[in-house]
Amino acid sequence: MKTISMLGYAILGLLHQQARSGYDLRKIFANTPMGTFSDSPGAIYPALQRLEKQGLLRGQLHPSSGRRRRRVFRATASGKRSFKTWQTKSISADDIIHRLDELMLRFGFMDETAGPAHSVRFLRSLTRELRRYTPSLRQFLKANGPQMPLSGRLALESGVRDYEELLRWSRSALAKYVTKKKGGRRA
Amino acid sequence: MKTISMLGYAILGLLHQQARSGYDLRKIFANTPMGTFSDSPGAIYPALQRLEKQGLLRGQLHPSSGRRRRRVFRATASGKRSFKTWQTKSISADDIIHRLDELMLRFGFMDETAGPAHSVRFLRSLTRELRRYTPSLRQFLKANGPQMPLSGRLALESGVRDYEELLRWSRSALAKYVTKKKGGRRA
DNA sequence: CTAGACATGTAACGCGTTACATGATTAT
DNA sequence: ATAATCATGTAACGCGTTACATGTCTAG
Repeated sequence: MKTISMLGYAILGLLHQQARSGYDLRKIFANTPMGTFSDSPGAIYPALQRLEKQGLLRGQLHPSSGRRRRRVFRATASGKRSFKTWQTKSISADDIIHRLDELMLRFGFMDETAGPAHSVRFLRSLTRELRRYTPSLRQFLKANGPQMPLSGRLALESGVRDYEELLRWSRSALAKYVTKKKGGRRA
Repeated sequence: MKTISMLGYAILGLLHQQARSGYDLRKIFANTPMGTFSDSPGAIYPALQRLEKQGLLRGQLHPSSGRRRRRVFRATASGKRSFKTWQTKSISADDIIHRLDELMLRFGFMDETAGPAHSVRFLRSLTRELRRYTPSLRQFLKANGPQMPLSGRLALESGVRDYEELLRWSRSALAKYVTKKKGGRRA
């Protein structure tokens, strides 16, 4: 199993939901909050080729309507497996510091591709790691802030707040799964 | 004037403060909240070479103590100019969506390298752009959330909260500059 | 004397960016 | 007609990742 880029996983996740063309993917990356990923043809078409070469997805020409050739891709069983493996692997301290985006991508598709039980496990683990890390950041700010220029201190404060807000989010998200499970209510 | 990577600007900002070696920079990226940047020698030494070739910084061998050779770099006048130009350019809608990290890096050094007046201008501009963008994201969530699976909706909610929290931060940061200016107090 | 911090570098590789190229279909 | 949208691709380039290479100085 080779390495897969973030863009590759984003594509795999979207194709897990339903079959789409390269152009469909580009539109999603261009027009929705998934827009952190590149919508450029120079990124997505080569990514599709790589994934296809690895057997993680398959594309077939869609001759529907008088349109120009249009290749529609869908994830293979192997692709779905790779995706789930990546998605459900344990959360490291380093993920919290350097790969928050990746964690969110993993979580975003989790109900659909791994099931709510995994989502709950993920959120519990995320909460635990954030409770460990966030105070150390706040601590760094308290220790070093006073000697820093205002803009530097504020920039750091922004980073700390991000993590604190994420922790609040993580707890509230977990609560939604739990109440749903216990009470059997819909959101 | 060639393009400079984010790592390049981070280095330029740090060398603006004081002269440092490649190893000093690596330690900063490894041990502080500036750790979003790579501390790997394969990233930082080539970056230093590029910046030096562009005349943005100069390194000199520091023979102090019996130590091994140690090259200490400082930003040139040209390097400081490039940095300030990048730092003080206007904030685009695209910056808000795709380059928040870059905006924070620009702001973090601003008091030192451009002056508090620029910091205030920056925060006003940032607040304005965030007030424009954030509601549209919240709107997207309201419109599309109901049809999304819970984990997807929550992941999106996390993104929206990030922006809302950033907006609150931006306003409170601005307030700190303004009260400081009016009251004439030191931090 | 040897492990670990100090200190600087190089080379292969992967992938995203930018720019270019091509062509069909639909709306004005 | 012609601009816009649909639709897919390629090639050069830059830079970060990973891994390797080398050597010094200090502490146990």
